[in-house]
Amino acid sequence: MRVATYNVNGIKARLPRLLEWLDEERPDVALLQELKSTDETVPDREIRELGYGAIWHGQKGFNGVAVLARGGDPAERLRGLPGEPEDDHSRYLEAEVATADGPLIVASIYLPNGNPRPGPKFDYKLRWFDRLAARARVILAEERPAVLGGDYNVIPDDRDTFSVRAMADDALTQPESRGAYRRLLAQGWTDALRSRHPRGGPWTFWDYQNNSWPADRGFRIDHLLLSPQAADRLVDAGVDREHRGRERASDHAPTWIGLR
DNA sequence: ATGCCTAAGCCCCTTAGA
Repeated sequence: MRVATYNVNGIKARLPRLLEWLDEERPDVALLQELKSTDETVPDREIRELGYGAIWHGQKGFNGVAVLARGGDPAERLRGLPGEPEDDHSRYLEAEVATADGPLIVASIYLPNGNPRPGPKFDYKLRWFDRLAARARVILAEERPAVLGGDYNVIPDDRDTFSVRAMADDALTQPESRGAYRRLLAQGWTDALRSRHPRGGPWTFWDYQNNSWPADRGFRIDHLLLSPQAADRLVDAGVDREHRGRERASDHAPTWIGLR
């Protein structure tokens, strides 16, 4: 079975790309980020017609995450992360999905970008990371197959960017960001793409600017973290690169794992 | 030092992204 994460960068503008990706790649579970849409205005009819159940945690204009599951509605477990009541960003949605191989816990994650740095946006990123780590511990303690997938807005190390120098001052590569990501993994999570591609990459994001896509100047920021019970079943991981090159594509490519 | 490019809200510029 296949679990994918895809930052769509606007689900209304991206609907044709999203529908053809679901139709062509048939992921069993799809975790979406950056809907840029409220729950009420999400175009869910066409998605359901392709056989996917879905739950949404949207927001007007920006942010917004979703969990899609082929063949049935995901059962919501948590909407938003605890720990900061004044945080109104829609960045976290956790659910249990039924699969042919049994139930699976999944979370769709859109971690704050954190630029410009230093400043309140970078501070928010690090606080949000702490809140995610606290929740991840709770999930891990259940000792069940679980996948935390999404746009983490972290380039884990220098192997994961086309240019260390170009990204040196960016929030995505700072020691604080990388340290938070590393501490999360140290709880016992497996970075699935890293484990299957130990030499670095593959890229999951290419900026719209600077001729980035044609020149293949990208980096790896969309991650799928697996609990030990899920990591035992990992057989493959990759990026649907080809979808990034299509007309009016997202700046992210769908990123996926295959589980036994 | 800044814009490059894109989406969305609100009205054709601003905010946000990474």
